[in-house]
Amino acid sequence: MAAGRVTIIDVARETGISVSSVSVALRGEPGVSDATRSLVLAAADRLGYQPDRRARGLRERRSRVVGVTFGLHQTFHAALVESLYDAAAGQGLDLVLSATTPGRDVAAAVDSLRHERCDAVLLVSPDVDAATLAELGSRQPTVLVGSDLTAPGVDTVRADDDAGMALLVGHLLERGHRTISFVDGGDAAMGATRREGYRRAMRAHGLEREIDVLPGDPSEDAGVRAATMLLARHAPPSAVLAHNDMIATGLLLTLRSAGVAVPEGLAVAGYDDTRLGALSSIDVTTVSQEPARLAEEALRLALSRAEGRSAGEASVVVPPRLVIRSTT
Amino acid sequence: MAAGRVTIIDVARETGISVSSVSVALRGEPGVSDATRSLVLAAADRLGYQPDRRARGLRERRSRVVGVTFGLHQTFHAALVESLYDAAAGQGLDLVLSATTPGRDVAAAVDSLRHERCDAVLLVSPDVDAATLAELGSRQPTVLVGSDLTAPGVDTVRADDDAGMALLVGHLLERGHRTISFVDGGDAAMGATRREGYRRAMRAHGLEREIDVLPGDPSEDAGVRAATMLLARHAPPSAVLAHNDMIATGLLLTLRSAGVAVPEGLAVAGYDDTRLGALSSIDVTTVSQEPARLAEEALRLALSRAEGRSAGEASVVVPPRLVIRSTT
DNA sequence: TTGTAGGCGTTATCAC
DNA sequence: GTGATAACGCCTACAA
Repeated sequence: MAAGRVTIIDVARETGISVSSVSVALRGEPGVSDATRSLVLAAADRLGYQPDRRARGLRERRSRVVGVTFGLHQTFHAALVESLYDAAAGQGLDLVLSATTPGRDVAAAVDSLRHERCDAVLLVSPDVDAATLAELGSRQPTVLVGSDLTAPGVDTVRADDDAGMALLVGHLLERGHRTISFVDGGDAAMGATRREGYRRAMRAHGLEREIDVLPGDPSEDAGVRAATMLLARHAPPSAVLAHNDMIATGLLLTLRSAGVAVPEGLAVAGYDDTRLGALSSIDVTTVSQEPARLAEEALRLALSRAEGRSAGEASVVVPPRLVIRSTT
Repeated sequence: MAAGRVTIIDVARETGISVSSVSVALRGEPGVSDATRSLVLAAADRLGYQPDRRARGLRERRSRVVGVTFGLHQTFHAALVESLYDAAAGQGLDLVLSATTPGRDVAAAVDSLRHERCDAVLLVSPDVDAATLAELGSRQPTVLVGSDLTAPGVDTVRADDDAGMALLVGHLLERGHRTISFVDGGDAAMGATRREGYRRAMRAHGLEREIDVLPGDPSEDAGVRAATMLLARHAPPSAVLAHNDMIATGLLLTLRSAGVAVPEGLAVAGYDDTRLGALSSIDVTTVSQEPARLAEEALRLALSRAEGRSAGEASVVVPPRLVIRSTT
């Protein structure tokens, strides 16, 4: 009960050993006898001692904590955060999360992290303009994940979405589709890149005249709206690509409840390879951004920038992977 | 660029005013002349000064930060966290998030928060046993949200799921249903309560013999499996309640693709009133736990416990709200 | 191997 | 109204 107020001094008093020796013993550093160390460790455990990260960070001038902003309702962000936890554990780092919501923008999320004095901040596909990004990135080591924005001093890690769209278009062509529409992600992160990737891939196959971009945003509702539009057409396409899996899910649900067979009547593909799309009742063809890889690279860049080992801006681009499922 | 390393000392030097006066001026406390204050504020802004929360917390022995653990892939948790942000902003608090994932359990998430020395920790529908909860709750002020577990010194805020199930059963009875099955949530938070709430409501209407609990867990796939079982029956029920909206979604998708009309052939209802269930292509009848209300109560309890104004365990139960949509 | 003396950035106390 | 000073909990010298 009284724990959380246990300090290193309590451990020292309990063992009769000096504070500095306790500190050394606790951190597993050499410079203390085995007997002393086990004594200290036992006492710390008994007392429920947890080092105060604030005090440690204050003194060490670094916290080994990386802040992460992400969209609370974005399934891909969740996947990336999960990978970040895995990668962080492997590098002895801890993560602190700050979410963006419809009522809390990236700047607010980053501000909260700034107060916390993280060593670095990771922005997962943030919904910001270039000017804001530059402003945010100027205040602390910052790495952008899953976005192709750039700002001075801000590193970027992202998947090659241009290649990803080419994979999808190629796959659909192999399946015999030629009329392939695209549901847009609006001004979401990577929105323009995926849209242009789709256009480029279509042109590369001589399908310039079939290019068809439906308006949207990164939400299931956008998929629902797009499906409704398609159903109202007298000459719908034979396949639809979506900016992400959430949109694809909205598409699928609406199409199926309208009695359209997928993929026979209309093929559908998403993007991001999220849990949502992998559900057996969705099971949508998609492209993986390889979040584990993105997470690892992002933390690596964040650390080297935090330690001042970076100059200019690094940009890591990870190759995507096609995930074929039942909707194509 | 160099910001984030701007300290109160820099502001003092810049203005030629003492550190203590700068501190007072910055916090808007009385005890400093208006001229001094505006001088300080201007300099702080110019330098991009942000107080270091670690140092402040160290000194003040409280951080005005509340830690929150939540399931990264649970849609209801996301809704609750969003409400928590709103409520926290209203109370001058900041939130620090620590997620649980398949590879990171509640204990790990709480540990991370403990290092951070939050004033209190909120556990959103944690997946823990009573012993672990008691252990976690003994270390710092802890409030449980959306769970009916109990532990010494741990406050609880939750919706009245027993009443919620009664609302749903009552609603279905009004619609003329008598054979109402229930798809279980397994050992998820509130799993037992909802199952028993269903049973109790059925018994209250003399429908004890119609009680029918299908096994499940809080996932869409559980809904898919349950629907498959129902479809194989020669005497299926006329309505199905699900432990949550995700299960209900799995049910709906499977039923519809099997050609069952909803609600005519089979009525379906979920629980939690999540974004997923609100989609126009799902549009499932459900029960809201009133997350805004839960969030407010949770923070209130967290604060009073952090300030030592609590004794024993508080338990706040919020009345649920029926949300009728097209599936019933 | 162990103990002592700063100092990290802040705020509270107490002089002036 | 203003400014020195100590203390929060910890770690890194440096001294014993």
